[in-house]
Amino acid sequence: MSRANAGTKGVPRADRELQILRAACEVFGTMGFAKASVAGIAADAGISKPLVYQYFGSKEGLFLASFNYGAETLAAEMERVAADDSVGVERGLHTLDGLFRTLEPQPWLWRLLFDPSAPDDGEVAAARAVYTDRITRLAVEGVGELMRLVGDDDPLDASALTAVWMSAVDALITWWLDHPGVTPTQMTERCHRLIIAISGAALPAELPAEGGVRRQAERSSLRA
Amino acid sequence: MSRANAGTKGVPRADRELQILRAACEVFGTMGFAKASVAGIAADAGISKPLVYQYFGSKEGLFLASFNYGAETLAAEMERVAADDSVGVERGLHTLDGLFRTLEPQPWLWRLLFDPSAPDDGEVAAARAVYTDRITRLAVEGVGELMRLVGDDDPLDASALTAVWMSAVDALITWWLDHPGVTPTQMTERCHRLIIAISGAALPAELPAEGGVRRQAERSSLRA
DNA sequence: CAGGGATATGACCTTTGAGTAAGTTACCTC
DNA sequence: GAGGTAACTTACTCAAAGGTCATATCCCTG
Repeated sequence: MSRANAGTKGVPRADRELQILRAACEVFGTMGFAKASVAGIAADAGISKPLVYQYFGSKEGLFLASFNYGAETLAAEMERVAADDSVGVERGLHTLDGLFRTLEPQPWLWRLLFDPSAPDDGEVAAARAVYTDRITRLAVEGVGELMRLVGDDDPLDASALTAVWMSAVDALITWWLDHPGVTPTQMTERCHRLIIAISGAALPAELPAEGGVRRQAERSSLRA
Repeated sequence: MSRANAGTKGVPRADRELQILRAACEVFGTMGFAKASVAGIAADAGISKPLVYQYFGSKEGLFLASFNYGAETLAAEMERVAADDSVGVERGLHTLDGLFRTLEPQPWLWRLLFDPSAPDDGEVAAARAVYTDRITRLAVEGVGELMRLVGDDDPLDASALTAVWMSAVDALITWWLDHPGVTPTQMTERCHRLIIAISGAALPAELPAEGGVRRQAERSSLRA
């Protein structure tokens, strides 16, 4: 009588796993690994905590499964776009377009990929390394093409621009998440306009000197 | 005899506060609010945990003080640059230059500003709102000038580009943190080249159609 | 229809880290 | 030099969340 609701409900393991995984993706992607609680995910999935542990072993194991699902979905989409023959900025826009469309039904997958609160060791770190490599490779390739186009062959420049590009993608997706109702098509068009705006803004060939005299950062009030 | 090392060491409160604050800024900025432990910060500062609580009240209070210090330092620098008369891309580069120089001695201050694991309510949230407003205002202003320069007057475009710009700043600083030995001056020059590269890459006036047929995201393996 | 295995749970154990109580030492003032 | 106050510590409490245990129900097979 103490374990009142115990006993099987006849749902096969594969179904439950999917059910748990869906809830986990949303919670981990929305709140991040650290703030998410296994009990909360179990509640969202409509089952109890021990079942999660029985099927996924640990919080880390559950996150790993969620991460793998999300990362695979997104990496596959990016590779699909990369296989096309567009180059430079156009390739970048196609990638964004593909991501917007892939993320539309489950936008939180994106956050899963770059969760700073996820454990940085063990299997999770290994999986992240695999997918980061896979995605960074694509970005490096695209940026490399662009740099070749304009005659800049400094490898550190390419590395930095890759970082900027990936971060810009992140920012655009985040902005999109914050503006519900904007369709993927509208977002892609917006990105197109933004690129044109940046390209169009004139820039002096030589940068005027700056940063000579420097104040010491003022000793601001320490307390609130 | 039980409290062997107790008793004052004659260090005045203001000195200790500064000492604790320095350690806190580095730890919070490096590991983030959630992963940081008060005991760890106390150890780094060379004192014991209760003294931290006596002077700062709570972990949140300590973070708030750290945040205010870092945010004030950086906001002041950005406002200083904004007061100059450069516009568009040039203004952006000057802002980056100022940030690189300000962050050189204490790079972790940057991470403090955008810590996703920081509490999102209470005084910390209020302080973040204040500084986010202050900094975003500058970015919006700069982006607005640029958009006017190129004739794009869609306010949502400006909003999105602001997000991209702030994220690009973040990416460049992060990249810089990952490449020790690169001087602020070298970084500013690199940013200059990157802008030129992006501007220089040709772009078709009309975007080729993309995103028609869509595969369903494949049902990838659920487990690791 | 006996029993083994898969599905399921309430109650528990354990660890971690925020926060506190209470005592100790030094200095400063009268 | 008595006593008040500021500086400082050890040793604790407590809550939250990860993880486990013992048990309950169902279904399938011989």
